[in-house]
Amino acid sequence: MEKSKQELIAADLAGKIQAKQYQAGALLPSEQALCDLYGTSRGTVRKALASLTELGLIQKVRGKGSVVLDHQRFTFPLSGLTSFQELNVALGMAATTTVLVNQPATPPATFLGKAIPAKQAIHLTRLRKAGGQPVVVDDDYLLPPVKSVPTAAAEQSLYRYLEGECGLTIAYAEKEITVRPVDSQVTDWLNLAPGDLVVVVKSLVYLADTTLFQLTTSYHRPDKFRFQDFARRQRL
Amino acid sequence: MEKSKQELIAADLAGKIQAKQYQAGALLPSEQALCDLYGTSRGTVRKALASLTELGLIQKVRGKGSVVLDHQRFTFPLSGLTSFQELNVALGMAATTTVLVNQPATPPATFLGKAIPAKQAIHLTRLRKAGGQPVVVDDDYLLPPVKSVPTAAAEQSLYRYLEGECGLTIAYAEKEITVRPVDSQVTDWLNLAPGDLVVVVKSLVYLADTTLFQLTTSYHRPDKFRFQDFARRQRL
DNA sequence: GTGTACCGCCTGTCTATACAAGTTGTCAAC
DNA sequence: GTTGACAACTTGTATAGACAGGCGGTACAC
Repeated sequence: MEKSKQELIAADLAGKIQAKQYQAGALLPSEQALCDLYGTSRGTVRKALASLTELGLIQKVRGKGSVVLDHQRFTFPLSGLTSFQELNVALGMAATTTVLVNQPATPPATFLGKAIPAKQAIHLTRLRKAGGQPVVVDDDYLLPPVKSVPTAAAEQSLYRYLEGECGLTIAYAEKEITVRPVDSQVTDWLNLAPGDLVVVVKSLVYLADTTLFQLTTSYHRPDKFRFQDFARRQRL
Repeated sequence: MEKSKQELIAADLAGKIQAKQYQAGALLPSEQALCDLYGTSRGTVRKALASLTELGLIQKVRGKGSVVLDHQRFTFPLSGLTSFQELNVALGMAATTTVLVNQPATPPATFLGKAIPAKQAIHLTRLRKAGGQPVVVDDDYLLPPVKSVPTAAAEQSLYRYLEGECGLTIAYAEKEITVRPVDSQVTDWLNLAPGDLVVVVKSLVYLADTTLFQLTTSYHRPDKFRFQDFARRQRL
């Protein structure tokens, strides 16, 4: 629970923006005013504002202040590493998860062009439905230190289990989105015909100590797929 | 040209990582060592490292140091707001751009669920080919302060023209990726059949002062589409 | 040999201060 | 009225110092 001041300030401001306490298009209080408000130094306030900037909640304009952006976060933040179940909670969707496979297996030798260590892994396949319709098939390999996953946890929130019970810190991921003809097995699950296209999202997920930890291949029905992103211009 | 020290340090380190001078998996010099090396304070070095962390070039591990990640940036960084032409240069692809439309027009009233001001805009449609094959159709509306775009600039790098000649500072964008049946007009350009699916990327691009400035709809041939992303876990 | 306590090195957080640089409004000069 | 200089705001950059907390090796005690 012990969060840093910068995180507390960032969370508080983010909450107030979400609650429209600070309106889109308006300015946040100045950095000096926030220092007085929270009783901290300017450096700390600035770090909080920097994380809001990165999230796309505000835009800082030199000489003016921090403009609150009108950013709908209530869509599919595939960027940002949010799990399917966390999305359901956030969006209030009526979604269900069925575990199709949950057993030890060896992961593929290569994935997204990287060599994968041939350690024993947990193979997890899950079918996601929304409004009764199949929408996504998730195919995961979980590497050590994960030893096994209770099916109940896989049906609820896998990430909450891993971060909460197992004490893992998930840090970052590389993702790739492509569109391909559907694979025979996935055809049935997603209720598609052979030759139809599916959206394939592959990701490599890493822990805070840079350990590779999860390989995921997600098959989405193209008519149900939607990816939203917020991006800042890179100047390096 | 006057760049800040943090930017210079970040650029220098990024270059050395790209040039394998710092190997993937190895540690960067410690913050203190970098302070000595660049003759700056620790705060400055830390800001440079923070931007590398955000880009996915390094991962900081407390008590150890900054681990260099093995991150291939030489793919389609749709996240990150890089233009088609910048990509060509970076990847050395043999690509051409043909301007199909370049004339004043009024933009659509709504786009990505947002109301668009009914100002006069420049309507730009461009066909992108790679290896002789049509790959992407870009459909842009450029809002004021842009008044007109030389066709030559649209065929080269639109962003270089806007940021260089016009002095605009492009800051951030909201994007959406979906898959839809192809529109009749786009069918011909991309060499597809009616009823085929295309990947549609819509984006709203904003300047540093939060002015909306560009609406883009990109139609990609599904077999040529690939989107790569680096994402960090959000904890707010 | 086997712990265990410690120490040195590393990053994370926070503070305080100074100056540069952009924006906006005011007020005086013309 | 228009212009221009200025002052009072804002954020951006850089500095230096202090302490907390995680990691890893060493050396000591048993």
